[in-house]
Amino acid sequence: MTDIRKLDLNLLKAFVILLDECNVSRAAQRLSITQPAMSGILNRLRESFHDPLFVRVQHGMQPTDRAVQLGQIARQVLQDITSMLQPPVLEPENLAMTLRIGATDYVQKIVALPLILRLRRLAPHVQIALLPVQGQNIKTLFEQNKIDLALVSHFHVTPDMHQQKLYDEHYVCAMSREHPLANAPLTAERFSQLPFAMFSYNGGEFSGATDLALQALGLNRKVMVSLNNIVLLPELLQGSDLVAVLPAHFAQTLPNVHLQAPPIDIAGFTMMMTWHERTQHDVAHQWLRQIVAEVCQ
DNA sequence: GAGCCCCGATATGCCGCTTA
DNA sequence: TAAGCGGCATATCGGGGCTC
Repeated sequence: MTDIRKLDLNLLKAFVILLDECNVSRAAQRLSITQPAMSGILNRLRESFHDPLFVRVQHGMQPTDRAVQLGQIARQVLQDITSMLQPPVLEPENLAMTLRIGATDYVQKIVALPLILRLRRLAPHVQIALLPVQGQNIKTLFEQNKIDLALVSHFHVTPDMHQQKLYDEHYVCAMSREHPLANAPLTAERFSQLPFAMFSYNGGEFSGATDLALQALGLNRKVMVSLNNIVLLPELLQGSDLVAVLPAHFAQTLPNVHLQAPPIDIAGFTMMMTWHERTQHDVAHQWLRQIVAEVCQ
């Protein structure tokens, strides 16, 4: 059995040139080495392939049948390797791959939806899988190869992760357009007395950034409904006296909902895109990340 | 850093063909 | 047939890279 570690690319290249020239000296000249060195290469080739490869004839060397057969394979291998070494060319219209995006349902609506619409035009063969990330460790999902890209708030991103800022988010106060307080000025005290609905990404929570801001003022609020998805929220606000403090980008997509600035300072957050080292240098993934960033501008 | 291995260069030998 | 020549093989050495 030939040890492949002993068959390097220089040997294969010399073999092909030997087949072209059928002359050790001329082959040596083409490779800019001496004839004895070329002779040594031929010896190593003979050892690797267990065949004389070339036999001496009156003027030069004649390849054996085995050498001719191996030559066709060697030329193909060298051509394939040359192709491998060319820098990859990205053609979005022909790009066929699956991009798995982890995001909360709110972010799926704000970022993933326009991303999908754009990719349908630019890269129609790219499959998109949207996966919910609610409470899971993003790094674990990357390491388990369950997602390629995550769209999450900066709270979920650590400095050792590849990341890019998408946009800054702030909160607005949302309520039905028929709500008695719509278009009425809100004080912090009045605000805190309203019945609230809130998102709980981890599920079942009744306290969040709004409560921290109220507590700083010595106030508390009453959260009546805790949701962990956005499906019910539009109808909930439209059909009740409930009020919600929502990320502005999302709130602006809700129909028949009155929006106004909250009467207190609520710390916003930064929406980030983060990915694994596995896709850091991949040309297709780099292009897709660029498209994600563009749809967020 | 020492030892080992690989590769290429130089020098030389061998083989086969041509030619006088 | 022997000398000359072209071409390949081999022995030896040195440089560079790798491993321990």
